[in-house]
Amino acid sequence: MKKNEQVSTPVIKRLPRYHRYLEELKRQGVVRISSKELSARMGLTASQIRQDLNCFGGFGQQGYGYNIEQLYNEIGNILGLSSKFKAVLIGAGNLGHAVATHLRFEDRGFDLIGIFDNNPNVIGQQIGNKTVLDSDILEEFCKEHNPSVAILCIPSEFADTTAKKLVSLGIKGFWNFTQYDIATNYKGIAVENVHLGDSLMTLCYQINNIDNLDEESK
Amino acid sequence: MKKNEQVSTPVIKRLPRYHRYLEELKRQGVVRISSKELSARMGLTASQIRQDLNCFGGFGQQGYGYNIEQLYNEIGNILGLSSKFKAVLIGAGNLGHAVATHLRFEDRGFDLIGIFDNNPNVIGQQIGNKTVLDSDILEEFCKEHNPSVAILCIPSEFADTTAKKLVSLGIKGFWNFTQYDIATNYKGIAVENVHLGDSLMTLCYQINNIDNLDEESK
DNA sequence: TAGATTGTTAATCGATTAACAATC
DNA sequence: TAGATTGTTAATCGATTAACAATC
Repeated sequence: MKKNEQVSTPVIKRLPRYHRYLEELKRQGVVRISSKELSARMGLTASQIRQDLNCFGGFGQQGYGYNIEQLYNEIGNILGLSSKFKAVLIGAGNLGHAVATHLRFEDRGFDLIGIFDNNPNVIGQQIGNKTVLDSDILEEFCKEHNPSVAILCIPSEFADTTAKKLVSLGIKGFWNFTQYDIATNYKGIAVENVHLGDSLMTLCYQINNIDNLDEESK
Repeated sequence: MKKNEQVSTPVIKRLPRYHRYLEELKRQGVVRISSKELSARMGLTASQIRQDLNCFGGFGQQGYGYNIEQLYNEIGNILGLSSKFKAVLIGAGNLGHAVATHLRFEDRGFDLIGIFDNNPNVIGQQIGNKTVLDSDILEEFCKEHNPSVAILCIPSEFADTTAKKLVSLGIKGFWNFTQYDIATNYKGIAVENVHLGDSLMTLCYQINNIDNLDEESK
């Protein structure tokens, strides 16, 4: 299915966005779309869409365009959304709680199997259909259930040691909400750093320089 | 202070990261750092750091490097972190609640002045030192207090109409946590789309293609 | 002064856009 | 068949890296 194993990061980052737009079109009952029309909706060039998709295969048809349902499924396959990667959430404070309840993990390739915290006031609390477990049993839990992903919603100062420990327990990917940068060039470890604080500062810059916004934005 | 008004997005996006690393170095009591050493810590090239900083001015000194405290302050100024942009949070569910309590708005140029929801069970609830207000009075509230930023933690289907309404009420920037893309080329409106779901899907792709990760990552 | 490291210009690399022949 | 639109190659644009003279 994959033409070329070495697809660039900018392309990968656009895939979820394509997926969202196609989902919406599908919901509206639209059957086909051309790269031109999709590009107009998404604010991209038609050329870019075709280039992006052709990293993975030729999903369109000359003179017709793309079948929306098919393309939606193809992109889902490329992203691997039907995976069932076992995930543990570390840190069930406000943010961890929101992450656990807000995201539809099952639709995005994950299965949240455990939530951990070290705060006695939080341990035992119910989040969705899960009970918050004591971080002390995390190691044991990992050895038993072998999760492949950890979601870090802990204070930044614990991120480094926690991540190292989790790697030693077989964790292969991190969804990192702490301030700390988990090294993204780790040997064979996948990392998504969220960095909400950075996003907020970027917004601050933009508002301060709002006069230049029009020219800057594509 | 600004040399060139047209600084590219990739540069801007790196500024908060520089700021974080410098904050940490400052905390550790380090006084000076060369672009070479900082680049090693951050996983960048020294060249890139110097290029980035020189978009805004020459903050270093030949033969010495950069004074950490000074550079930290300069970057804070460039980002405009001492701004006090008034912000309103729309949607006080799990995610909105976490966003309101988790981020240090004051350190990042913002002042959260109001939290709104339309759910009777949530209205009146206390979040930090604020009481959740009824969305019905949002318009009135905006006319009185003139917030410049809105944080959207509402269901995606309301994002479009809510954003349009807020623009008409004078909102100049959005921190958008919904699935909906707020058009980032709006006339003079600053937008940061967070899209946690996209990030999760990207992680899914990475884990599925973990064998190619080493070569791909810089 | 000599050594270090910047600021800045030039070279390279990669990503986006344009063009067009292939084909449904 | 004619028209539309893809897949793909070539051209352009922009961002990153390298190099080095300026200078602390």
